[in-house]
Amino acid sequence: MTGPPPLRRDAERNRQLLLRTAYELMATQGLDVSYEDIARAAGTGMGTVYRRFPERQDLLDALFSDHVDTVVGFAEEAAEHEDALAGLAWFLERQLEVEAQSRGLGELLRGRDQATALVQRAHDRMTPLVAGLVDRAVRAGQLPAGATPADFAAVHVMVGSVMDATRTRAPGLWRRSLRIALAGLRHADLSGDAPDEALIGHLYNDQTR
Amino acid sequence: MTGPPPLRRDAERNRQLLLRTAYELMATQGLDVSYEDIARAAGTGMGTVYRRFPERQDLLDALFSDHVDTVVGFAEEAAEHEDALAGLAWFLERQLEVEAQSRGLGELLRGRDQATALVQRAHDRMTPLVAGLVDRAVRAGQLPAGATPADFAAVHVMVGSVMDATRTRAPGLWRRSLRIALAGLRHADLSGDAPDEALIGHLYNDQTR
DNA sequence: CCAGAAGTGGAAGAAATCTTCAACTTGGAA
DNA sequence: TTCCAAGTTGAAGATTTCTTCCACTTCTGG
Repeated sequence: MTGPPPLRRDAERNRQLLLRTAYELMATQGLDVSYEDIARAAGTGMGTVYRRFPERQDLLDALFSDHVDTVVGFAEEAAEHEDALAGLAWFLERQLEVEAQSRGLGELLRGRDQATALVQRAHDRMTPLVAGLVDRAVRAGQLPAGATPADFAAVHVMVGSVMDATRTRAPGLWRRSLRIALAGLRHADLSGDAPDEALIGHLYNDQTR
Repeated sequence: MTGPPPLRRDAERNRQLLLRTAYELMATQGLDVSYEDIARAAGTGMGTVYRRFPERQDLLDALFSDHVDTVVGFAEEAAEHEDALAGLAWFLERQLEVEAQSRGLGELLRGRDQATALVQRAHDRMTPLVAGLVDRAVRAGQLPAGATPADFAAVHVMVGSVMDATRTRAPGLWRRSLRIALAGLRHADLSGDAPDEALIGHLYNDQTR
């Protein structure tokens, strides 16, 4: 039951260096940075990256678990909010602000290819919280009848796509799209063709590939 | 001034076969189908694909120019519409319906990597038409003051992103997102931080890569 | 029917990235 | 200080996709 032995001092230093380097590269270039690029930028050999992070998921989890926890914390805080709709809006804005800091993180949270166990667990924790908020907001008449958690997820995906498209040229423009999408959620007719519950997962993670 | 000589009969037949094959592959898999896959599916050699379409853009233009013309036609028809907002909504729905038929076409029209001269020209023709409709709708009080053509483009990108995420699992769900996004465009506060005019191009085509 | 221009096939080289590994270096316990 | 387990390096093989090229085949005009 004893965990793995601690790393040697130099190895731990290298590990931190690699994490910092990879984080910076992925903040601008997204998740698909090659191991060779990371190694070169950190001044180490490729073998070092592979030794420490044999699978790319190991690297992603180590890089982003703090941020993912932060986002889950936002969801928990939002769920406590008196005003359900305000809670939803607050949560979405916080989440998107975090994603705005790092293209890689956005790809991780909204991407359809790279879902790690970490992200899966985060979604599992957040989904019921969001569902509770949406239900409350509908019952309070703040959202139209028929609004579902999948609609909230869709709004997240929608604003995220604008963020991705405008990240370099107009870094703050996503807030305008957020206003559009949230206003739409409040005012759209959502009574018909309610999406399947399970769709939330698919919105974030295309299991067909 | 005489055009290129016509293809030999067998070559023309192969060309058509390649186009049909490539279209079908790209409808489900997107634009990044390898030339080898196309050749194999068509039963020809790779050399034949390269001889006919030396650049990938040659292939894309031959494949999609009809569809792109169709979409431009929709924009022209929408511009004639009495009710400006209804024209915008009608145009967007038509355009998305075409994109729903083919993942490849969606990537071409909304993608940020693959902009060909063809798509560029299409956007150049549609942008003033959309701008006219948006202006009219704002003046008529159908859209909030401050709404811009870039907001309309953002709505397009937003709904398209949901389409991409749900194409296989819930092929019709994008219509629900369209309702959300259009309702948002009507009801959001768009008075502040108007996006740059030139942003429309950037929304569709990230020139930084 | 024939000659030669047009077209075809697919092997092979190029380029990019992933992954492994054997020789070498280093930290730290004794 | 010594020693060796832990750590590092970067070259090299594997993979994948792109692209070229030339020996071979097929059309078509005369």
